[in-house]
Amino acid sequence: MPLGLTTEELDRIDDLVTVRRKIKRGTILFRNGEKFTGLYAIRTGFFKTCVASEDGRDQVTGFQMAGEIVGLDGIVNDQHTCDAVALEDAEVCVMPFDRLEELSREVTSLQRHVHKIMSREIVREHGVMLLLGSMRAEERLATFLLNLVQRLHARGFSQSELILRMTREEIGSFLGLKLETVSRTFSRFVEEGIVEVKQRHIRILNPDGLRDIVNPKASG
Amino acid sequence: MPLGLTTEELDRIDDLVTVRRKIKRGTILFRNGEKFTGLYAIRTGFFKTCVASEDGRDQVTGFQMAGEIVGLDGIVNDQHTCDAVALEDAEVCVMPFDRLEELSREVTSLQRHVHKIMSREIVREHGVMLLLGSMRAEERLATFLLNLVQRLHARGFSQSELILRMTREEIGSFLGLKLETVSRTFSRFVEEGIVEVKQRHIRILNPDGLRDIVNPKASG
DNA sequence: ACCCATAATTGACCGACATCAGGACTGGTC
DNA sequence: GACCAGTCCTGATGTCGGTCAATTATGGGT
Repeated sequence: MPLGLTTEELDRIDDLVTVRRKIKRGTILFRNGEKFTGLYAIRTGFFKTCVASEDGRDQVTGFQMAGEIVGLDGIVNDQHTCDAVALEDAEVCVMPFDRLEELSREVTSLQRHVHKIMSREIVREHGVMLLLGSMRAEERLATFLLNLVQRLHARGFSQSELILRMTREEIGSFLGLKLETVSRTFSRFVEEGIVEVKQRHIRILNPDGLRDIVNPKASG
Repeated sequence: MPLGLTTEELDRIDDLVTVRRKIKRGTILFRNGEKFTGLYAIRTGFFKTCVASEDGRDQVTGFQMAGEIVGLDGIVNDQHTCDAVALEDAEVCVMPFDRLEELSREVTSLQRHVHKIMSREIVREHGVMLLLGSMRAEERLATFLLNLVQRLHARGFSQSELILRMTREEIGSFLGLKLETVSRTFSRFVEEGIVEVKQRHIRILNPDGLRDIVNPKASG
């Protein structure tokens, strides 16, 4: 957390996150209907969050990695409205929400930080709505890859290589596509020499190619 | 705001919203790129919010009515990332955000309230993602109508009759459909006797019909 | 090394929605 | 009343992605 804090404030924030939890791959951090107790800061690992409609269809609402926060959905009704599932072994910091509120009443910069985290999530979801509402399959997948690799790069990983932690079906659910379409679109990218795909191992050969797909230009 | 507050606290909250702004139909409350200064509580009127991609496509991210809050998108980067446009003459309360933060440091229930508002928006957007990612045209429009009439009913309006404040194109943008599809889907609902449509005047004849469309049942 | 369940790819066909186009209705203005 | 722009409706045709189905990896477990 890049905040200007006194050491005393830092101590108190350390105090906030006493509990850590390890989550095995494939298991659940929290699920729809479960009582909300706090937010989770991901230390390591990779998650998906998904909502379900009454009749069983479900929709991946996001993929989260180290440094990101999950659980914000639970605040409004004191219970979670989506599932958070670890896609690889993970560790999270548990932040009891009442303590977080208490502390953020006293530490202005923490308060601001919490607000920004929530606002960022709202803005991120706006972007997803734009994607789901107006993009074609190629644009969706290109946007997805660019976003993923950018976030990984910000964490010190390669900007051209990544390993997908989710299945084609999960990618498809997130992007509003069927898994076959995801697979086919990957293949098309490969044909065009834009990426290299070996199962979940992706190498981006031509990032500008992806950017052109996302942002169609008049250039021939 | 249904909070348990002392009169002193109430006075201070009154104090927060000194400025009101009137917004003419078709004009903008805030726009993408504009500096963020505060949130807006809608007193009267009806808004849409929309984001735009680089190449001009845009996506309506929501429709807001009296009692709802717009502007949350601006917190994270101190500038708005979407446009808020009045679809009918409107009046909003301006709530300077630093004052709101200040006050919510002192009034616990206000702090909690602000958090819930943001969380509610996140959950709402999850629902929209589910809609955009997994529903067919009929389901989307039925969901939209039910949601709209439910919110209007909560404000004392009819639960069977409503006037759309937005065009078919705006509905389509929100639902990820073209205006022609929206129009055709309305016509299909009319044929099936589920609703009555006279331009923007909608009467819901068979709400269960809509619910069945949203939530397909095995019943014949 | 072998199995087996899971995941991924690919092809053939189909359908829902988009696109393109024409026409009708509405409300405001002169 | 006539005009006009904006909005809405509807038909014909096209296409992108979905569906169904068969085949091929892959990797964890023993």
